[in-house]
Amino acid sequence: MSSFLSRESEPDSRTFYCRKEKSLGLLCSNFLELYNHDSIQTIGLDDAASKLGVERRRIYDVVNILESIGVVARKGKNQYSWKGFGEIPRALEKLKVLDENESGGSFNVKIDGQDNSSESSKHIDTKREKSLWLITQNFVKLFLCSDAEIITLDSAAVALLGDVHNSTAMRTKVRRLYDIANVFSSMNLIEKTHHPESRKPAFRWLGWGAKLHNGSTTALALNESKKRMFGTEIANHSLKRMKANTSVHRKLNQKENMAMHIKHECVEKDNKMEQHLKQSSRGFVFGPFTPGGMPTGNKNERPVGDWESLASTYKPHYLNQALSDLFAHYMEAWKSWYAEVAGRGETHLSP
DNA sequence: CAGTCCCGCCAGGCG
DNA sequence: CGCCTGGCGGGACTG
Repeated sequence: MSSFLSRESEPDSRTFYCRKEKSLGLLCSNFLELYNHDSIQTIGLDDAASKLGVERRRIYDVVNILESIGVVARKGKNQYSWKGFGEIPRALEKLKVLDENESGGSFNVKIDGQDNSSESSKHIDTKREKSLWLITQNFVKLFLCSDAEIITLDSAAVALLGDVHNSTAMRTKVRRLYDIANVFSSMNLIEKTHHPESRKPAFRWLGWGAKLHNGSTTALALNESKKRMFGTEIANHSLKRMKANTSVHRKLNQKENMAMHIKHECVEKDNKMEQHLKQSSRGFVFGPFTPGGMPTGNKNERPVGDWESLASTYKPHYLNQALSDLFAHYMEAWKSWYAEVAGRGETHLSP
């Protein structure tokens, strides 16, 4: 449903170029469709490339991302084994636990070899550090291990990078995140949305389970528990959030970076928050925010708390700028969630 | 114009 | 040296 007007100089005469037809996401879908069978055990990269009609380079992209969530596993040169979607929950849980447990754990940023004795491992593995595989896992962790429900790629990039000042690295990181987001979107692991106010493009974690009809609702349960945390110890969560990020790349243990990260995305929101909190004591207007997806609407509804009063209750306690920003961040997540629930209630029965 | 992200160059790694 | 991998970012496409 796009314009056929590609005033592009066709390299060849009658083939219309359509960018979307070549997207990583679509490729991923095709890839999954092609190999999601019980009979499949081995995936040959060449085979995949030719069957899917793409160059091998692209297969690497897809496969690397899929590998990081357990769907496939590298078997050897040119060979991957199909693990299936059933691996996803396991892989996600593993990611979560690993991050919670210890930052010194076995597979965060560096690592690679199992040789932990010779800690002379300097920055050799900057390569590994930047691999799509790792970026993907850390991206997932961002959702699973933080309270953020909606994450912009920019903020994700900052979180995964640490060096906000390096704009080049940022751009590159964001490019990669787009790749990842594409395949995740095609798998319905995440969903593209916007921040209610800023309208900035962002992604919401859906998790595994929303897509399948056979109804495993792991992701929903997980979300549920996430929501519940809003009413409780915020400082505690901020610590957790810090940890999640520092473990993602332990080289920067400065909260300032974190703060800067959060601030980068929330600083103006923070101000808006103040306004909103003042002027809309009730009936907060979120604008035409429509969650969009989920035609099945199988989410569980739960009583909506009053985040505004919650805000006015908690806000004063956090004088620290970083925490304050964090708080704004949480409120944002809460709001979008609230908006979603509210929106669903209203548009419940629309023809 | 800002947001996306395709495409393929080219550098490591390995046999 | 040739082949497999896959980081990287220019710049074309999109809304």
